Amino acid sequence: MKIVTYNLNGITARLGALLELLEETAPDVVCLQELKTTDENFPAAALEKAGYGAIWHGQKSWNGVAILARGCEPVETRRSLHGAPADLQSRYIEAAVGGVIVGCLYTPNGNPRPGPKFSYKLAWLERFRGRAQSLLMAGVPAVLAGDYNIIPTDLDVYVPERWREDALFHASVRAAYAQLLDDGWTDALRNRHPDERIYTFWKYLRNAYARDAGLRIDHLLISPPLRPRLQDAGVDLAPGAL
DNA sequence: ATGTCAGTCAGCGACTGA
Repeated sequence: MKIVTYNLNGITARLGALLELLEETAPDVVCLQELKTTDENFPAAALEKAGYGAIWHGQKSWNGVAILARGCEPVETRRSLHGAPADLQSRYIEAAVGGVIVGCLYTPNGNPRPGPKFSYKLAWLERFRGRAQSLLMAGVPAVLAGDYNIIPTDLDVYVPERWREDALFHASVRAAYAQLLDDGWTDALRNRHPDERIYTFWKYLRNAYARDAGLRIDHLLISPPLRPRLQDAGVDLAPGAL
């Protein structure tokens, strides 16, 4: 089973790239973040035509998450994290697909730090950990895939010194990530590639992509029952590059 | 600090979030 996570920064602007990715790599499951569109405007018909069933939780202008499944409909199990009814930001959706629970997440960026946005990020991560622990307790095969907005270690950023105070790399968010691993989750990419510099995101600025000045902030965490089934993990550098 | 996108809308170019 091939599971992909993709922050597409606007599904309207990136639909062509997404369809290309589906066509070229034929993933079984796709977790999407930053749809930046309302539920009504989600391009379900185009995805169905490409052979994918979908569930989604949109939001006007910002955020928004979706799960696609090749040749079937994802069976929704959650469309938000519990514990904060006033939180209207669309950042978590979860479904059963082919016997695996798939959680698709978009952790708040948290900048500027300190401030209310950073506090929200920490609180959100606590609620997320609660859901993650429930899945571990249930003993089910599960993957939590998405844009964590967390740089886990120095190996995951081109110049660690420059990012120490940033909301993506601050000690408290790194601790939150480490806690998930302590709980029993496995970082799929690091499990397969323990020592390589592998990035998932590059700023648009100053030619960062060409200089490979990147960050590893998108992750797939798998539960213990899935671990023996993990074959490989990697980054598709660009749609069409494969 | 820098500088680049995708989105919005008293809307055609400024802003905001990332």
